[in-house]
Amino acid sequence: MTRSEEDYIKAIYHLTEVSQKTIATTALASQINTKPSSVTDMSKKLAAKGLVNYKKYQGVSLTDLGLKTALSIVRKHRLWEVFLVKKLDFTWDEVHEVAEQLEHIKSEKLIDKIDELLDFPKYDPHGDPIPSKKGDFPERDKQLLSELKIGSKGVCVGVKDTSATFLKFLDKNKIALGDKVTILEKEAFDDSLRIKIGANQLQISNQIAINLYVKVEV
Amino acid sequence: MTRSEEDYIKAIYHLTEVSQKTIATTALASQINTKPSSVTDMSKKLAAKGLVNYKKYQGVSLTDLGLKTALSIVRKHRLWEVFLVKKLDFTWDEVHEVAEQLEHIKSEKLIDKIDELLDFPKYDPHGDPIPSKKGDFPERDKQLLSELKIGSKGVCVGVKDTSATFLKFLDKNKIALGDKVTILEKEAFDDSLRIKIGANQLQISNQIAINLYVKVEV
DNA sequence: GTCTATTTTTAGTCTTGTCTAAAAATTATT
DNA sequence: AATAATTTTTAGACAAGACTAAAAATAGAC
Repeated sequence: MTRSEEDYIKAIYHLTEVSQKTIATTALASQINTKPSSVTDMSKKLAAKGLVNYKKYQGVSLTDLGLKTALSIVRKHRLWEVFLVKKLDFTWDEVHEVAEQLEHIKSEKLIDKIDELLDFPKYDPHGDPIPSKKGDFPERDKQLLSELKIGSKGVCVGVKDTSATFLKFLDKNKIALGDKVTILEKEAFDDSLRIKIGANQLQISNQIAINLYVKVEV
Repeated sequence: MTRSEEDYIKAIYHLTEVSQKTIATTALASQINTKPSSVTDMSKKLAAKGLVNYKKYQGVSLTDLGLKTALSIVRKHRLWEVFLVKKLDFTWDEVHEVAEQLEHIKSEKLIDKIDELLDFPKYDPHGDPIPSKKGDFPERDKQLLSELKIGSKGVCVGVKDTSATFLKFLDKNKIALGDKVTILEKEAFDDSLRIKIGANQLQISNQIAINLYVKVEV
């Protein structure tokens, strides 16, 4: 597998996570930052290798083999992210770019040893689950903070937006994964929330609330 | 810099270590496992980028910039090798292939953090010196075991041949870097040596003696 | 159900890095 | 110093991956 092929497979996987069905050529092109014509070329190539199902004008979907490949790449990406944060003191907004390179290193032993060194983590620094070697992974029941009712309590477990901008913004507001939150008040006018987080109280915009995942306490 | 460019620069560096002067097209081609015509093309390209000096029919040599680049790649390669051995329990015959990939990862912060995690090692698992960030590195005064006189003592500090075959052979014979050696006897017939290594005595062939570096005790 | 508008594909071109075969230059031999 | 042998370069081609522009198919609007 070339680097480019891996990038396509991963992109198809991520698009499938949100939209389920087959991925349109244009959608894939914009995800990968390329032109639709290039996507068509690569779709044929990946289909020839048995990694995707592709029929003219009908977009692509991963085959079983393609899915397995995608999960292996995602596993590597997320394990490297954990490594960077836990072992090398990277911040959670710095890891993506480097992991994007490291995920393409070809050595099964390497990634298994990294996994072991990290004591087999289940989630990456953004709260995303890490597929096991076999390809299955722990889905956590989580909701967006914006979906919670007044008075409900939970723990921050993940972010939807993983951009450096958003992550730094959370840092600045002292919001971190693992923090306990309580919804104190909802402002109907702009959907902003007053929350208790740790020991502090904070007013947060809807834009934050729709990008922060929490696990609700029962 | 592309991966291919980096491979060329590194190859030129390694050839320069042994032969000093400019590197012939054919020599570089065989080092890189490619054809002379490809080397000519790349030589022009690297010259245009200011990384090598190239004149038709006269081979290439690294410019100051090229040397700096080469040292940065060698630094990364050797630090990753140490990482693999010290932190992930790779054996010294397994590391080269993976380090060959890892050396191309582009992140200054990453390699500096790896350096720090390893506590700024000076030598890689094969005894080769690791260039500092600035590009200077500690040359150790060392000799081939084959050059020692009878009765002289030393410590194993490096290998010349880094092939997995040789390294595994050393493992099998319980010869490791750091071991103390004494030359007991030299066999004129086949230049084999009887040595004391650690607590054991061993008969070793000339083929081993000319590939093992020792630091002589004064 | 026809006619636009959009999406997708095709056809042809470009770049990077490689190759083969042939030409040119250098080195070695006598 | 001339010729033979070797090395190096050039010229032209190819594969991967991307691009533009144009053609074809699909989807949406009325």
